[in-house]
Amino acid sequence: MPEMPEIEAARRTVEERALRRTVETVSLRPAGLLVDTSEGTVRSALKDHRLTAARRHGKHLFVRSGEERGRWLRLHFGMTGTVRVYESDEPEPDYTRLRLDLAGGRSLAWTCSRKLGEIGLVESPEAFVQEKGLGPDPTGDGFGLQDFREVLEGRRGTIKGTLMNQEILAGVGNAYSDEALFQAGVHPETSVDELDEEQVGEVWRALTKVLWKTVEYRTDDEARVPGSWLLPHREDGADCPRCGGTIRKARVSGRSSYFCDRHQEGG
DNA sequence: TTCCATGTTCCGCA
DNA sequence: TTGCGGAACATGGA
Repeated sequence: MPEMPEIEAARRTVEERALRRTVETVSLRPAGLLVDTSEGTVRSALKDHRLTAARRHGKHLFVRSGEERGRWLRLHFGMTGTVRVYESDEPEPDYTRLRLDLAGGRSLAWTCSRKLGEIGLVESPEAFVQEKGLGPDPTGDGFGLQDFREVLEGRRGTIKGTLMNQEILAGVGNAYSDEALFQAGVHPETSVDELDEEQVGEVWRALTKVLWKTVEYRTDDEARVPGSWLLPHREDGADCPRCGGTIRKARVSGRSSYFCDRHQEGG
């Protein structure tokens, strides 16, 4: 379920359990997942180096190997990516594409069952973000309501599609854009230029709340969100846990979207 | 068997 | 220029 909260959880796992350890073995089964690099390059960039930093921008996780430039491992989770850190005597997780055995008897595995993820090696997270044209991360330092307003300025597409567009905002995907709009009471098909000031504020507050709360609620890899959220009720015809309306499913900006037919106005 | 999937990209069209 | 729909990618699960 990889959107910002899942990638952030993975980043924290790496930070807390794998950093400052030296990579002893690199096991790579990339099969088409490598982007702009080769198996040998990734292997030599990681082997015998210490993992020294874990960063995130949007849905991309960056892990620095050693202190040199050009040594950031980049992982994109696609639809099914996960990170697991486990004791090396435990079995390797299914669908592991990259496994780092660390000094001290711990292993870090990146898994990806449906191979839509990416493994890369980049100069720096900043350089990658710029080159790729990714938008700002709404949970990044210093990004606030005013920045959010500016990012939406002049846009005419649906609010849902806009929130999910990684070149506009990085990190929001299908599930959490639905959740934020549900909590803000805004219909996903509402055109951005039809949102008034108040609604933009509502969307912003709901979005940041949803993203950070989900990170907070997460224990291991199991998201536990309140029953008052949309997430546990994403089913056509379900009762809205907020107002007694009905949850509807529709295609918005190319994705299955769920929303309440009563309290989400507009569209 | 068929459909669907929390992601991204590319193409054609408005 | 912006944005949308649809197809494609790979593969597991309902």
